Amino acid sequence: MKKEVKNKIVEILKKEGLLFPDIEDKIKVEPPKEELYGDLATNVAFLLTKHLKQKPQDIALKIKSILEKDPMFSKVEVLNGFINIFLSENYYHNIVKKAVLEKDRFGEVLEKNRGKINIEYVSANPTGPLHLGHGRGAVVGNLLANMYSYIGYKVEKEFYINDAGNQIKKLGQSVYARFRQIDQPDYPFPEDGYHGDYIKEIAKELYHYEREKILSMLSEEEAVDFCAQYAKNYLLDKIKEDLKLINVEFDIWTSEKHLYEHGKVEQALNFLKNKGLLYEKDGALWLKTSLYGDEKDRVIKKSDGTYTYFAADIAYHFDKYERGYDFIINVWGADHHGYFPRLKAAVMAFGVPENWINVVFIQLVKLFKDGQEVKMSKRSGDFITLRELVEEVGKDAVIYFFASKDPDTHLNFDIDVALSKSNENPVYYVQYAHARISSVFREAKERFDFNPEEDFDADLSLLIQEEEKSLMKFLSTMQQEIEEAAVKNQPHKITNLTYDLASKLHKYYYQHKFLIENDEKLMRARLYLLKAVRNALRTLFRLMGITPLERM
RNA sequence: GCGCCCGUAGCUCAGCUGGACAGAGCAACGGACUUCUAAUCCGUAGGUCGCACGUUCGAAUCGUGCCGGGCGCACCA
Repeated sequence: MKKEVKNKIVEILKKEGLLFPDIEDKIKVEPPKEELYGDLATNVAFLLTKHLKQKPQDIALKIKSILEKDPMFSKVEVLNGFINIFLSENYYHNIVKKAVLEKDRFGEVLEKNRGKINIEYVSANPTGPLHLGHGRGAVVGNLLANMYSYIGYKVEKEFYINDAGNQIKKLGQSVYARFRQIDQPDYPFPEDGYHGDYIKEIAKELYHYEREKILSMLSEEEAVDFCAQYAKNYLLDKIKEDLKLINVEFDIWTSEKHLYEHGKVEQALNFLKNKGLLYEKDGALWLKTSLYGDEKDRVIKKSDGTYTYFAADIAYHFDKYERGYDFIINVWGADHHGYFPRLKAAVMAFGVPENWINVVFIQLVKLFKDGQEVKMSKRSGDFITLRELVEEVGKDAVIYFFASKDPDTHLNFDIDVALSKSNENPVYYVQYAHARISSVFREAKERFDFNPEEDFDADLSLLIQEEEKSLMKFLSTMQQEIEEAAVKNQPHKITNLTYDLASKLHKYYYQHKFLIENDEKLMRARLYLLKAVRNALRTLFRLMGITPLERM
């Protein structure tokens, strides 16, 4: 819609000989802040002031006189130099019909042929349950994936399992120690081991099912390794369960260990070696990342002969590179931002353009309780898990809360507010909008023997109230808004949109009646609009993974 | 020291590829249920958009410099 109007304006300028080369990209056609200014507004007149040496107002008036002849517009006004455009009724009616037809996929591009992309998120180490920070990453990543899918990409959702490093070893040692402590309480626990109670539970399970096997093992090393693998699988299952709690599922699980076992690391390094990008120094192997914008070269193989984590990550991204994505997005904790330049450099060494790899950084979640910040530490086992939170406040509230802030800003999570289950939580506000519509539909069926859930026609020209126009206007811009939010990696805009739509619905609801005794035509028209609005809400809910409520 | 993020109403945050009076929720105060669910709606009050220069017809938005908070600067993962 915006594009359509912009093109018309560009055409006019061309015809009038006013299309100066520097302004075409600067022409904005946007819905204005205030609805009374119209459906769309443009700033062209300001851009021309310099070239024409005339006041914006005068230029705007000239363009207005041409624009208002177009049947797509019902009215064109000039105010303070802005050109305000009002779209014709017919345009809006078609949008409402579209929303009714497309159900909970209103505006979605159904042919996913815009490209193939990969979004990797969460990727928590399988050494403990998911905590709040992971929850935020999970919600943001999932929402992004759904948004890109909505606008026509084929999206693969991926979880990278860090199961080859020291943490896994430490995990094994911790579990093994707890295992031994069952018979021998003074068995030493590793100093930097994982202290959470879940370690004891895993040990108990092992004691119950695998006691003989472990005790008969020849070396402690073997036993620790066995415990590590067992614990890893146990915790990965838990992680999957936890993610399911907030409607997050992955298409691909990639194991770091498998990358090594399948020679992926060698393969990737060979590729770089053949390009002449590796060299030896001080007994270690280095990659020339500084050629691609990193501040210095990085070690890939340590002087003791083992690979760095970076090497595995290169192999991992080489694998993604070979899978042929148009671009990839990694959702990372902000504490990793210093790591991005070197990974980007390595990836560019494969030969992809700079914008092939994108990272969305998630700032840390700070937890507050009783007005005090709660320090969370995985090592001490002292933290609130995602599961605990979901059980307390509900899935939808957790999703909505994590999705509602710009990922790249710090998030203060006040447990007391979240646990209060009160209307302080905005998710109730949007849910209520949906439930209200469903409630009206139930009443319509009961009192008027008219079921809006089934297909029906309506005369939309009867929708002339302010609130109705406001809703129709929202519907006409929703798709474009989602498109822009996706492309800019701004998932929190979805919650803003949802809130906005709910607010318009609540105002409408308060101001007007839908079940009208003696005017069936009007009733049908309003119910029809409600149905369109409900579909739009469902579409937004679906992106977030929130379940629409039929009643509250 | 260098790099990234943040600093907007008492609190939590939107707005930031420059544009029409700086917005919302919560908290405060005052109204609206014989009406399809008042988990709602309407109104009042509350702001030198961290500070200072600069660019511009126009700056919360862009640039530079400060101040304050967080994070990161490994042959760790």
